[in-house]
Amino acid sequence: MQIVFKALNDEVRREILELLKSKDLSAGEIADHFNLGKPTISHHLDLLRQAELVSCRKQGQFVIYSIETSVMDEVLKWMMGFREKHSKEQNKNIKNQTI
Amino acid sequence: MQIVFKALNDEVRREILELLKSKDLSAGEIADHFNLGKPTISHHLDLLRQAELVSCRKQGQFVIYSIETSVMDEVLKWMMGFREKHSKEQNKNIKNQTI
DNA sequence: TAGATATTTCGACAAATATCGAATTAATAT
DNA sequence: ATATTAATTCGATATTTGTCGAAATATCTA
Repeated sequence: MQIVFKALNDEVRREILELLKSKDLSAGEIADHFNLGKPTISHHLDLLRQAELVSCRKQGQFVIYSIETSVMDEVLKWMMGFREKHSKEQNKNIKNQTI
Repeated sequence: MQIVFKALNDEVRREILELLKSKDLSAGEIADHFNLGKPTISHHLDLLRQAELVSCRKQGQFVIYSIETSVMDEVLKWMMGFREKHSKEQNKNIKNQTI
């Protein structure tokens, strides 16, 4: 859990996840979306991979990254746990919705 | 969003939220659950308050903290956004559940 | 008013983090 | 083979973060 929140605690990494939501991308393609050095992006990708928020496969000289959503489900479950006990007048929007 | 993830990116702060899930607590009561100085806990509570994950009210000499769940809903929504496009064989557990 | 209790603010410091450029590894192409 | 392209690893650095003890603030009580 710690490692997931750590991975999510950075605007660049969250934006990388948004990019990968649409389609898989190579490390270089991801780097092109930011004004940051490639080593920096590589490091961010490493953290995302450690958290298992992304996976990667080698395709020739490229490394293709994909988003992985199962870990997010864990976080979702954890967060939903807070909306059980203490819900008074809140949860009007999400409760009783099917996701 | 940044400030919320920042607040959640700490085991102590997440544990504080767990404590407050059951019932409202004073700053001192919260501090008693940890092997940390009161200034440290006060600082953690400040970050949680900045993220609006908790609120507090003064009751005499005490400061009582409550959990606030509406911000979590925002994060929940953000996270659920990732489970739309890219869902292949994943989301077996949560999808089609009512929360 | 004086003293006790609850909490926060302040100043300092060690550890963690994001970033960079240079060097390295791996694959492709000429 | 050699040069080129893609990506990572390495070493360094500035910033952020968690922690502490001491001091300050606020409230209660005798």
